[in-house]
Amino acid sequence: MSEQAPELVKAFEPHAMEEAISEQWLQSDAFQPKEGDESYCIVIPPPNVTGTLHMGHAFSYTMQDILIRWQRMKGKSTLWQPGTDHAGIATQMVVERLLDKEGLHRRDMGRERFLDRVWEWKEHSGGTIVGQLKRLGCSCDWSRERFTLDEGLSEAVREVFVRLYEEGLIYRGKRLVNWDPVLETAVSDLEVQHEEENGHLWHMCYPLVDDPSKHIIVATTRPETMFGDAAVAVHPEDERYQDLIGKQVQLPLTDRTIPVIADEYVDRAFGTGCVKITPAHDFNDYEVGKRHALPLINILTPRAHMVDEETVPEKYHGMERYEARENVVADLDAAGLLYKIDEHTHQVGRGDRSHAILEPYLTDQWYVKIQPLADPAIKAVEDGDIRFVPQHWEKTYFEWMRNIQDWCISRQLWWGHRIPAWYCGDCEHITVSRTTPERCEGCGGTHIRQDEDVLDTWFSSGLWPFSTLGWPNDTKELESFYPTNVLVTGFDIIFFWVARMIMMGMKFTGKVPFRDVYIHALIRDASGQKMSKSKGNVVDPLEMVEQYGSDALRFTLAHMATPGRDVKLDVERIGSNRNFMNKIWNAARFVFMNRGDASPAGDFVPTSDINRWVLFELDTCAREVDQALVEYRFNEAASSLYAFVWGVYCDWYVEAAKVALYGEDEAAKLETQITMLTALDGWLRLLHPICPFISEALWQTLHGESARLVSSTWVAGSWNSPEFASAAGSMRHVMQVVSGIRSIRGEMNISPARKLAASVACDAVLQADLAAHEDTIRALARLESLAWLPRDTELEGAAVAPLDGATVYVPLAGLVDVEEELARLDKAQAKLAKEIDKMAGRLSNPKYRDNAPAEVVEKAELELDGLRTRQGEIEAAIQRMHALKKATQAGK
RNA sequence: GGGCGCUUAGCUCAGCUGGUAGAGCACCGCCCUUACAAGGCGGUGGCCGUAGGUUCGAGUCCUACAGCGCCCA
Repeated sequence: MSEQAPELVKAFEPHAMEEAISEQWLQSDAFQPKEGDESYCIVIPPPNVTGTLHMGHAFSYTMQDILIRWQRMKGKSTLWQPGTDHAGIATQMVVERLLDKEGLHRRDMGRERFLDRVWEWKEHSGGTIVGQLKRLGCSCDWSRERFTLDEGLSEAVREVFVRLYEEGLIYRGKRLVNWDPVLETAVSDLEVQHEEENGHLWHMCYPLVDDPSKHIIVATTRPETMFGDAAVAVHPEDERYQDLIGKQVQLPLTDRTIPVIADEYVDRAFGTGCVKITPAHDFNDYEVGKRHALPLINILTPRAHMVDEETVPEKYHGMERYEARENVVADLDAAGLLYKIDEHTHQVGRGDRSHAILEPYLTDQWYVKIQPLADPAIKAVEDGDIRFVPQHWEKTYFEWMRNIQDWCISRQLWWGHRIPAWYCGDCEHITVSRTTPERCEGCGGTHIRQDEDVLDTWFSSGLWPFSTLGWPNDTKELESFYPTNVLVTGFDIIFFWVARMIMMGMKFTGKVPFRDVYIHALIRDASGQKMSKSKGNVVDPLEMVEQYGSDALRFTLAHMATPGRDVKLDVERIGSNRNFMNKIWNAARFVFMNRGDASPAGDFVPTSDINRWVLFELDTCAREVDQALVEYRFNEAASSLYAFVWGVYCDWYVEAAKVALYGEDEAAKLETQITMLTALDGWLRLLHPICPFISEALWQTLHGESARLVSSTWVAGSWNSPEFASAAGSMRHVMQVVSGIRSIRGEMNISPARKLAASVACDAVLQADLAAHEDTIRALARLESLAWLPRDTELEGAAVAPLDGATVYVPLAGLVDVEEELARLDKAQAKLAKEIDKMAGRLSNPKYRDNAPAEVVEKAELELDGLRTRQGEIEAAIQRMHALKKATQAGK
C-alpha cells in the first residue's frame, strides 16, 4: 500500500470532514476569480441580512453553486458575487419587536438612536445567514461580499434616484396607496395579499333630500367609511334608478348631502345596484371620483382611527376603524336606517409582513414613471437578449410588464436608503442631490430638511447586478463580469425583482443584467404545503446538514430540481442520498485499499474490455452531466451521476475488477488499478459541483493532501472511440449472461452462497466474445463451472434464461423443483407473448412500414426476431420441464 | 373574471425534439459473499385524469371536460 493510502473510517461521517474541507477552501483563494479567457458570473439573490437560511435558500443557492463550481472547473474566470439585503420592512419589524419587549418605541427614541439599534442588530445577527451559506458549501467570493446599505451601493442608489429625477422619471404625487396602518407605511401593490374572508354586506338607507320618507339602499362591506362618502352611484342604464340620478341624498348620521350619480362601474346585479362612493378610501371609488370630480374626503388617521375633523361626527373622533364600524351599524339601526345584513365573503387585502388589513389611503409619495423603463425591458426579452428558462415564464413577465403601473418607491420607514430630496422652508423648491446640500437650490435659503422617508428595498435590489460590481464607477469587474450569465431565482419574485433588475439594468448600463433567468420551483413540505413557521412544517436545512451532511442535502435538492412549479421535500430522500454518500465513501475506500502503487492518469488508454468499458461509461456520464447543466436540468445531472456511480461503477465495475485485482496477472492488475483510479478521479470531478465536500475529501486522498479539486479541471479524457464502444458492447453481453444466471438464482431462491454450474448456448462469435470474459462471468454469477454449447442445443432438466443471441442454462438437479421452474417459465412466456403481440401488430401494418423511418422499422424487426427466438426457447424449455415432470413421477 | 401550471407504479416524482413506460422510497423473496446491512442479488406493481382529434404510431401534439393548485384583477 502506498504512503498516500489513507485510513478512511468505515462509515461515511460527514460532519468533521465537511467542516475541515470548508475551512481549507475559506482559507484559500479558491473562490476568487482566476484569469481566464472567458468569464462566468452569477450575482447572488441577496438574502435578508437578518434572516436565517431556509430550505428555499438552500435549494436556490445549491443550484447556483453547482453552476459556479462546474464553470470554474471548466476553466472560466468565475465569480459568484455574494451579499445581503437590508430588507427594510422585515428588518425594521424585527428590531421594533425587540424594542417592544424593552418597552421602547422607535418614535420615542428618535431616528438616530433607533437606527443605531438596527445596525447593532445587523452586526450581531447579520453574519448568521452568511455562515450558513458557507456551511452549505457555497463558493462565493466572500472577499467581495456586499450589503445594500454599504457606501458604494448607497452611492449607486442616490445616483439612480437623481438621474431619474432629473430626467423627469421620478415624481412626487398625492394618490391612493395601499397603506399598512400597523407599520404606518405605504406598501407596494405586490406586497398585498388578497384573501377571501367572511364578512358582511350591510344594506344602509340613505334618505332622499326631496322626500325624506323615501330612501335609496346602498350595500357596502365597509359601513364605517360612510363619513367619507362623496356620492351614491347607480348604473346609467339601470331602470330602477333613472329618476334618482342627479338627486341629492342625505348622508345619515351627518348633516351632509351627497349626489346620486350614474357610472358604468356599478354592477347592477351586486347588492341593490346602488353603491356608496368613497373616493379617498377605495381604489375603484377613487377612479369614479376622478370621473365625476368628487371631493376626496379622508376620514382616517395613519393608524386607521377616525380623524378629529368635522366630516366625522364628534362621537367618532379617534375611534378605531372596527369600533367605528360597530358604532355606525348600531347608530344606523337605532335610526331605522339599517335595512339588512347579509353574510358575505369578499377579498380582503392584507400586508404580507404585518398581516394587517390594509387601507387604501391618500398620501404624498414618490413614484417612478415606469413605462419608459418598461419598454426596453420588454423588448430585451422579446428579442431574446434575455432568456427565461423554462421559457413559459416569459408570459408571466410580459403579462405584468405590459400592464405595469407607476412604482411607488417611498416607504414611511427609517431603515433603508433615505430619499435624497430636501424641502425648503422658504420656498416651494425641492432639492434633489447626490450629496447632502447646504442650501436650497431654488432660493438659496438654508432652511432645508430632508425627506423623512426611505426607498422601497427593491429600488436598491434592482441595481444589485451592477451596483455590486462597482457601478456607477467604471470598474474592471463590470468590464469582465457584466452582463452576468444567469440569474437563478424562484417565480415568486419575477415582478418584485427580476423585472426591476432588467429595467434598471437596461436604463443605467444600456445592457441586460443577465443573459438567462433560470426560474426554479418553490420548496414545499412533504404534503405540498408552503413551509411556514406558523404551520410548524419548516424543515431546517441546517438541521438536515447536521443530520445527513451538506452533500446529501445538496444532492437531494439537485435531484429534485425539475422544471416544475413546486417541489415537495421528503426528508426521507435526504436520508437515502446520505446512503448514496456512504456508498461513494466505501467505493473509494475499496479503491484506496486496492490501489497498490498506481496513480490515476487522465489520458489512460487501457487494453481490457472491462477497463475500457468503465471509461467509456464515464465518458458518457460526463457528456450527460455537461449537457444537463447546460440546460439547467439539475435533476438529470444528478440522475446520471447516481446511475453511473452506483449502477455502473459500484455494482458492476468494482465487482468485475476484483478478478484482476485479486488475480496473478500483474500487468492486468496494474492496468485495472490505474483504470479504477482514473475512473474514480473522473467521477469525483463530475460529482464535485453537486457534492463538493465528499468529492474534495476523497480527491485529496486520491491525489495527496495538497491537491484541491475545487481548483481543478473538468473531466478531460476522451474514451468514446469505436474501440471503447465495442468494449462496452462486449461487456453488455457479459452483464446479460450474469443477469440471466442471477435471475434464475433469485427466482428459484437459490442461496448466493451456493455455487452453480451453468451452460451458455450461443453462436461461435458470441461465444468467443463471452469466453474471453469467462473469469468475470464466473465471479459475478458465482459459478463453479461454465460450459459452452452450440447455439441450438437444448439442455434437459435445466432452468432457462433466454437472452439476445444466447440461452443460459442452469441445471436444476437437486436445486429446485420442476413446478417452480414451470411457473417461472409460464410467467416469462406470458410477458413475452404480450410484447410479441404488440410488436407484430405494429409491423404487420403496411402503413407503418411505409411511413416510419427505415431504422425504426429495422430495429423493431430485429426486436421481434429476438422476442420470437426467446419465445421458442421458453416453449421448448416448458416442454422439457413437462417431460421431466412425467419422468420423475414415473420414476417414483 | 383573465392567465398559468399540474393529473404517470402504494407514496414522491422523471419522461427534453411523438418510435418497446423509468427512478427513489415502500413492498415481497434469498443473503452478514473479505468496500459498503446506510449493503448485495432477484422480484411484484402502471387502460400515463376523462372523452374526442391529428398521425403508420400519442404519456408526449391539438380540442373539450373534470379535479387540484398558483398568479393577476
